[in-house]
Amino acid sequence: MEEPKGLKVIAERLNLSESTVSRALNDYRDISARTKARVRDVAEELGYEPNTHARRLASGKSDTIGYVLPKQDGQLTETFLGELMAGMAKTLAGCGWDLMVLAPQSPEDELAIFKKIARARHVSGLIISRTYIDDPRFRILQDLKIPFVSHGRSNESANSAWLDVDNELAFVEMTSYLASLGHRRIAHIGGAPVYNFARQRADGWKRGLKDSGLKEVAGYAESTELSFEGGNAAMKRLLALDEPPTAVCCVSDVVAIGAMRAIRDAGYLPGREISLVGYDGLEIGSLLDPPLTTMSQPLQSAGSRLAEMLITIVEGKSMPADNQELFRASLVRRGTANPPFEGVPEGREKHRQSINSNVGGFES
Amino acid sequence: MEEPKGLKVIAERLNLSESTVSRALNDYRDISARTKARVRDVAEELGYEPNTHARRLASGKSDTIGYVLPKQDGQLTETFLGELMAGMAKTLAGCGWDLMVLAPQSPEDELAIFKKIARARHVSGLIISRTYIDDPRFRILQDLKIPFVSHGRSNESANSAWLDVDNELAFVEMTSYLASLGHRRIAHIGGAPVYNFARQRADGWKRGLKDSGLKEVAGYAESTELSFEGGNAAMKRLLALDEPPTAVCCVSDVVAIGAMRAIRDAGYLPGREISLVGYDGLEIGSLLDPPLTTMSQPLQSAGSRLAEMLITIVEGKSMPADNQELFRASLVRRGTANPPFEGVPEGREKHRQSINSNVGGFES
DNA sequence: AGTTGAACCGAAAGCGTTTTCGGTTGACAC
DNA sequence: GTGTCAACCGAAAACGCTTTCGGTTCAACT
Repeated sequence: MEEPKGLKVIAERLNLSESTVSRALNDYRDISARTKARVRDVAEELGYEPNTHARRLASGKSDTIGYVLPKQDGQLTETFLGELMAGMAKTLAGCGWDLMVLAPQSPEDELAIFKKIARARHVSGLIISRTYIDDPRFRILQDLKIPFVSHGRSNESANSAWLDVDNELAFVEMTSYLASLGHRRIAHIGGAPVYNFARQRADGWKRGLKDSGLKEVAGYAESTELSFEGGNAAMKRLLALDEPPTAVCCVSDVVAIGAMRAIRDAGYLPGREISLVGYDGLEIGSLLDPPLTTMSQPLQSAGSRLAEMLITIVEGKSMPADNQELFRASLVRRGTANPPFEGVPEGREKHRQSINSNVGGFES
Repeated sequence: MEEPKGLKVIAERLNLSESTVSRALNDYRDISARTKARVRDVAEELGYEPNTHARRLASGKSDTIGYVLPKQDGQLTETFLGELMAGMAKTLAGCGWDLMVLAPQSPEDELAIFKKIARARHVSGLIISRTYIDDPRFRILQDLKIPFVSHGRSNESANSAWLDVDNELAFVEMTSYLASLGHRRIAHIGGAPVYNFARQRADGWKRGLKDSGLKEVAGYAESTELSFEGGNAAMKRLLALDEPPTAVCCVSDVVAIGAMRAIRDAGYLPGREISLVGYDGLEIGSLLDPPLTTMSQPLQSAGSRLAEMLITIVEGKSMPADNQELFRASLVRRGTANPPFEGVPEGREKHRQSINSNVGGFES
């Protein structure tokens, strides 16, 4: 009943030493092929599974990386977590590594966790996300000599490893797309400038304007919090301008949805009098009326790649600074980005019908 | 520079033995308070952090629990993952435990993972979610003697630990609420009957009908896949009945949103001619027109509680069957559940205006 | 004065691997 | 035959902690 596990049993059974068995299992090259095969067979038969703790203690490696959950500052986080983590866990498992989740309750708590990891070393690398423009974590982790890769860049990320979406390019494309539709007055509703991605997206919008030979109109660069209400308020301000924009690049889908509401409240129809494009590729955006045009990014593969990068760094096979990668977002054309509205201002029913015939919103 | 860590240093510094230091740190009661204090001080000063692997190897405990990611079968999963995991990680961290993420790629893969855990024992307990009515995992985990608790019940969960939302009660309440508004013809759009929660919700709807003295009309029990299209198709079928319902209980918000669309496509207005209530409490539902009435459940606390339960079970302080808890969902009143439509069928513009004045949808 | 028994602490045996360092073969050349 | 070099394998020392089992000490009872 109480079958004693371990290398020992399998060694005794084959009249070999434990060390030989260990090396056979780990494919050392000073073990004959025949012995390896015999060992493997018995191991298989016995259902042997090495003791993780013993192995890690002896080898000094932990084969574990940690993912730091972004501080729960809203509903936004939830969207990408699942896919990102699935991507990470998948590739990690492929290498026999484990994925551990860290959920700091506060910045101080986060620091404490980092310090603990630096000393206990039971986690050999970290993946962080939601980076700020000035993100103290980069320096902290470097000082503590904890290998890490960030999902998103920062001012501090010049010589650390990161994987990011080319937010700037995405917004250049977004802006150019709107320009190519004929828009000349293109505004931007951005996020709080502490987030690095918010800055990048704003930069992309500016560059997109320039590329299309457009100039940045005063008051067209809005900034707001990443929420429905934020988008709503920002759009209201844009609408109150002497010459409101005919198109708006929004920093996120949620913000865009808030903006849509403001547009409607003002008596216009999103995608008609005022076009807009969101960012995130939320599924739910396709259910709106009209469905929200947006840009989406790959998440599973990002998680997967993040894990790969971190592993090579932890194993010393590459330097952090050599692991910097840009992913690309892609435009999802739905219903809220159309050529500028040419017609005379009509009754709203007319708009609705013509819009609906091409995008199929909730209205019938 | 190369300061040797470990109990050793701190023992030498105090002229104590390693074992004494260890016991002092672990608060054994055969160590004097004075010694404990001295040890703790030095430990603090040296920034001592015990080696996790060594500790776990020696003690035979792993202080780690695993969370099995639900198979990525859609967008639904993403919503609750963040909060649930944050809740788990938080309480686990409070006890010094770790949270590991498992992402099985297939049922076979999942089984392999279970088997590995059963042998290697580097994870001492599991949390699973998304349970099926007939869920083989319950028996497998019991056979493998892996402690676990499930987020959601099953036919097999009679003597295992679980935490679930009282889906049935939620739908009883939902149905009664609609009945109290005056509805007599209340239908249900349910989910695929493999999911346990789908069955519970359907049962709740039936009981709610009975409680309100209503009878189940033939054809009112729809079942569909958990998606926008599913809800849309099911609602279409309901609308095609000789006597369509005036209110519908939907198994999820996403399904409800699909149903809303079908209602509109048929020339009616959700919340007016046909009321409906969703389930999940999705934020995004509040942005619809009219905003979706729904039921929401606590997720952070569920994660937290799941972790607590599992810990007591792993530590042998309680039996699995003694850890069965029901959480309660709460109604979120928004715009899609109103008294039955009394007026003569009018032009849709009229409806819209009257509805909008009370719920404030996208329309202006 | 002898006995008892808390109260404290140390020695040492693990825990199950990995890994270094030799040691034993046999083949092959000289 | 002696020497040499691979090719294989075993002994044993870590790895850093926990935990059992005694062993002192000293106050408090007989």
